[in-house]
Order: sequence, then structure tokens, then C-alpha cells
Amino acid sequence: MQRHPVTPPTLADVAERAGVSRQTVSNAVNNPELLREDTLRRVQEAIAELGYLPNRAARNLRTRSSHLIGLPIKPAEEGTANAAMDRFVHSLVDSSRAVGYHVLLFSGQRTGYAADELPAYDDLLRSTAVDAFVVTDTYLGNPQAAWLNERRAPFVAFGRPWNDPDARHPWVDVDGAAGGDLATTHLIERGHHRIAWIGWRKDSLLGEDRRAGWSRAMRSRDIPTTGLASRVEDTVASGREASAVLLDEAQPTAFVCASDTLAMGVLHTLYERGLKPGQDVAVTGFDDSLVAQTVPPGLTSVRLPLEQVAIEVVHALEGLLGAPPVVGAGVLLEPTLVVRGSS
Amino acid sequence: MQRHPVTPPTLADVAERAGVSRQTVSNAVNNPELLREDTLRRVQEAIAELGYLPNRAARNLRTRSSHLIGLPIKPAEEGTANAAMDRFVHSLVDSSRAVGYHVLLFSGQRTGYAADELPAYDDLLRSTAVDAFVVTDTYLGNPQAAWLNERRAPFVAFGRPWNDPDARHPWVDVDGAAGGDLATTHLIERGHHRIAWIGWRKDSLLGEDRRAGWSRAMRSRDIPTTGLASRVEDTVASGREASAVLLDEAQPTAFVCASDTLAMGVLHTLYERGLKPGQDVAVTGFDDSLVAQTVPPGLTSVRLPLEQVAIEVVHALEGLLGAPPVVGAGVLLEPTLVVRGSS
DNA sequence: CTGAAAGCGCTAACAG
DNA sequence: CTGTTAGCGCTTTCAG
Repeated sequence: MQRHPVTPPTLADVAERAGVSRQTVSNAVNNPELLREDTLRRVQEAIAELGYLPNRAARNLRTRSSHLIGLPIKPAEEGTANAAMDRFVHSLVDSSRAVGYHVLLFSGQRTGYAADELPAYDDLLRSTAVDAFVVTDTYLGNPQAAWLNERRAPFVAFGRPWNDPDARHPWVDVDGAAGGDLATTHLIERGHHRIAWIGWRKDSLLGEDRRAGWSRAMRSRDIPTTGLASRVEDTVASGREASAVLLDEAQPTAFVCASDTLAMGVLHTLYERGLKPGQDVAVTGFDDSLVAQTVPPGLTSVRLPLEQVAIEVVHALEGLLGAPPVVGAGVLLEPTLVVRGSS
Repeated sequence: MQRHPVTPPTLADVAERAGVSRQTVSNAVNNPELLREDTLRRVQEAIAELGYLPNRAARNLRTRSSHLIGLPIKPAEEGTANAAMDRFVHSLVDSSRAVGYHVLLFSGQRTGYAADELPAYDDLLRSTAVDAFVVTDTYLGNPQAAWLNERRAPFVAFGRPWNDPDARHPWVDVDGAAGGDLATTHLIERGHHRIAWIGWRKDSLLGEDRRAGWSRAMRSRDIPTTGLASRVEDTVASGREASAVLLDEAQPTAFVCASDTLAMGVLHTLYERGLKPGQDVAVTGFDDSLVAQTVPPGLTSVRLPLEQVAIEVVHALEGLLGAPPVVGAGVLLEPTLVVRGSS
């Protein structure tokens, strides 16, 4: 039954070895500045010799906190180029650990429940399994943010609270308009004028944000945009169809896409028509996914500063979980453009 | 300070409401068969009315287990097509939850430590933060498996213990040779004879396994393989160079690659030479990444049954964490081939 | 089948 | 600055 060679040492073991009380050891770990220098050193030696590490469960029970952050993961979307999550998760794990938190994964969307029921979140919260959540798809108009707000559950959103002006939770987001502008301006500087936009349906406010960058860049140079925009689902097939139609009806020489997935659709169309991306028609994507990085001849893409996003998210989390909790203002970060062969 | 509207109900609250003792409530939750039917129902009603859920920390402290599984994540490898992890993680989260476990993410490889030091694992173990680990890259010859074995830490490996014949831990793997065979046979049936292999360096036993499938398929039909194999790093650039050299020196009409990343390298070479994948030269990859799914005209790829792998991993975990622990035999699963435009 | 007692390992409060 | 006391919420004895 005993899984480990020996029972791990406890506070009491360390205390005995160092010749102090248990409380002093606890202080040595959590409030070292309270101890006299030599006592502290003696305790730390005992800790090192014994290889002592505080028992999490005991600490969690006592402090009423789990030091765990819940991160819901969406069902894997196959057939899309979405790899953003991956990079973000890595950064989040690292940033969290730096402040003493670990990341607990869970399936946010279990089937068989109404839209306003989020049992996965609820269970985690009520069983005190996590201290807070990080939610990443507020922009899909899903009910998480509202639900969490209502329960006063601590959470930080990656994504602005578009449809909830009086949301009072911390958020971190990337300026989609700046990204769209970046890509469009890049193409204009490459000599393109007829630059098409392929984005998502209008109810995607994230999509509209990115689109605004495209129209801003175009309009500020008095380049007409009429007939050059298309709004579709975020799939390769949709991107392919949309680009085929646009090519036939509006003769663009370049495409700015709201996602790498859509941009891949454009590459499909070009491939089918024997057109060379970057030479005959320029294409840019969004997210700098692995697909963008590996597809020949390379897909120019707007790269989100996900590492920085994670750092800001954790920073907001620290405020939220502090005493007293502090909710900072939303943070908006700037994307960059990674230029590759497709433009 | 109080984060939630009210303090969550405890066992005592439920007991009072149901008019029974705390212990009876505990039994109702953990050993319902011990209770009389009407008592059980009364307790369950009280639980439902109060929205009671056991406090994790308390339960963990008492049972000396965290009900958490540690999953190390490697630093994100940009520029590769590796998306296998993503699908696996999803499946693992779901499978684990079904048996009462959650997945805790951590950075396996922190910098600044010698190869035989794995402080991230050690800390998690000694602080009783996780009950077990799932390790996913035993094939890289990294020291995790040996280290964990030595400490008697419970873990399940996704990947065979290639270099450790007397390893006594459960593992789940996918038959790489079968995958290589599948791809090669498919190409042979499509009429190809000069089929090249691009794989990893010889010290990658996973790579050698996959390669064995290629040579097996070739040899069983008496097709010569001389000069048709190349072993390189797992990067797009290596795949590109290797395929260029092979094309010049051995004139293959098809490439079987040990990874989608290498296959993308081949597509780069074809692109540069104006050759059409699937028409002029056939290409197959390995892992069925998002890249394979989205690149035009689609990359034929060997797909690993990651959902099934996760299920088997969790099954092994259940055995490992049971009383008494049982270590089942290794499980080897069969991959499938997803045929797309590149062949 | 149900209840009472004990204690997991830790830290918040207070006393010395 | 250090030690004592108490108890977080739960489950495992052991009696009734």
C-alpha cells in the first residue's frame, strides 16, 4: 500500500531535527523574515537534509485554497489550424508556477447540459478544487464569463468582454484591429491595392475587430473595399470557397484572413488554380500557427504575443486572489507580423 | 476575503439537515451500499438541496491522495507539425475525469538542472500534489522513466521502454512499424516502386520502429531499398534537404516520412521544383497533425489512435493506484492511414 | 446498519 | 522572536 519508500517527512520531523517547534518551521517556510538568522539557517538545513516539502493537501485544507488554476479546454477542433491554445497553455503553466500555482485541465463543455449550466465549473468551484479559472474564449459569446461573474467566481479572461459592458472581471486581450492593420499595410507596401478580407460571421466580435484593422488600413489610404469582404465559418473549406468566389468576382491580388485556417483555404484555391502564393496572389493569416510556419512557401501571419498574454493573465490572477482582491483594468497587447513566402 | 457568496456546505451541514451523523453522510457518498435505502435517500436529498460536494483538500489530506495526475509538457516546438500532444491531452482529460481524476500540467524540463535531476517531478511527488504521472516521450531516451522507476513513483508511459528491458511500469504505445507498413503498402498499391524513407537518427528507437515498417513492406515484395533511406533531425528544413538529395541521387517517386514535419519538408522541395504532390511525387507523413489536415492538397498521414491510447493509459493508471497496485502488460495499438491528396 | 472518537499535516491566532 | 493551542473537513477505526 505504501507507494513511496518512506512516509515523506512532515513539519514535525523537521522541527524535531532542528530543535524548534512546528510553528517555527512553518514560519521558516512561509514567513522567513520572522525568524532570527541563525534559527532560520538551522531550520533550512534540517529541511534540506530531510528533503522536506509541505504537504499540499494539508496546506490547502488549512488555507482554504488549492493553489490550482482551472483551465477549460475545448474539444480539439480537427481540420483547423488552431494551435494558438498550445502556445498559450505552455506559457500559462510556466507563468503560474512562478507564483506558486499549477494548472488543472478540464473539459469545459460537457454534453447534455443546457447553455446556462456549467457543471464542470460548478463542481470544481464547490469542491474547492481550484482557486480560479482562466477562460479563453469569451469571444465566442459563450456563457462562461456571465456565469462565473454571477457566482462571483474568480476568473481572468483571455479575450475582452465584448457583449458585457459592465463586466467586472480582469481580462487580457490582443488588439485584433492592429493585427489586421499590420497585415493589410504590409500588403499595401508590397504594392497591392485590391486586397480582400475573409473573416468570420458578423456575430464574432473578435472577427469584426480584426476586420476593422483591414478596413482602417484601406480607408486611410482611400483604397476602396467594396465587394472585397467575405464572412464565413472558420473552416478550410469556407476559406477555399470564399476565396474562389472573390477571385472570380472581385479580382483581388491579395487576401487578408481572420485566421490561418481561412488562409489555408485560400492556399487551396490558389493550388487548384495553379497560382503561386506570394508571387501571383499574396495571402496573410492570423495566429501564426504551426501550419503557417510549416506550409510551403510559408504563410505570413499575425502573431499573438501569447507568452505576454499568459504573464498578464497570471498577474491579474495574483491580484484577484490577493487579500484584498484587486481587479485591475483590462490589458490590451499588440500583435506582430511574421512575414513569410506567401506575401 | 470571502470569495464565494457563502461558505460551501460541509458534511456536518448535510448531516444536520438529514438528521444523521457526519459519518453516515460520508458513507452515503463513498459507500452507499452500507446504508439503508430510506436513510440513503434522505441523505441524498439533503445533499442535493444543499448542493454539497466534498471538500477536496480535506479528502485528499485524509486519503493521502490528490486525485490528480501529473502531465509534463515539453516546451512548445515551433516550426514543427507536432500536434499529436494536443489530441492526446484532450482524450486524457476526458478519460481521467471519468474515473475521478483531474490532469495537472507542469513543465517537465526546467532549465539549469543535470539530466538526472527532475525537480519538477520530485517536488510534485514529495508534496503529494499528484498521485501519478503520465509521461509521453520515453522514446527520446530521456531519463524520466528510469528516474521514476527508481523512486517507485507510480506512472504510466505513452511509449515503450525501448532501452530498459526490465522496466516494470505499465505502458501504452502505437505500433510504428505497422504505420510505416501501412503507408508504404498504400504507395506500392498506387503503383510506386521507388519509395524513399526519411526518418530520424538511428538513436531514435521510435524512428527505427517506424522505419522497420517501410523496409518490411518493401522487402516482402522484393523491392530494393538501397540508397532510398535518409536519417535526419525532425525539422522541416531537414526534410527539405533530405528530399532534395534523395530526389537527385535516387529518383524516388514517393516518400514515406517518420513525421508530418519531415513530410512538410518534402512538400517544400516539391514546391520549389514545381512538382505536384500526389501527381508527380507521392508523400506520406506520420501523426495526422493539423498541418497534414489543412495543407493543400492534403497530406496522407498515419493517424495514431490517441483517444484509445488515453483510455488505455487511464486504465493502467487505475490498476496502478488500486489496492493492491496491479501492473498490467504493455498495450500496443494499431494506427490507421488517412489518405489525402498527397498520394 | 449507525454513531463517536481520533487524527491526517498544516497554519492562524495568541501567549510567552 | 518562539512555542502552545486549536481546528480546517474529511475518513478510518471501533463501539453500539
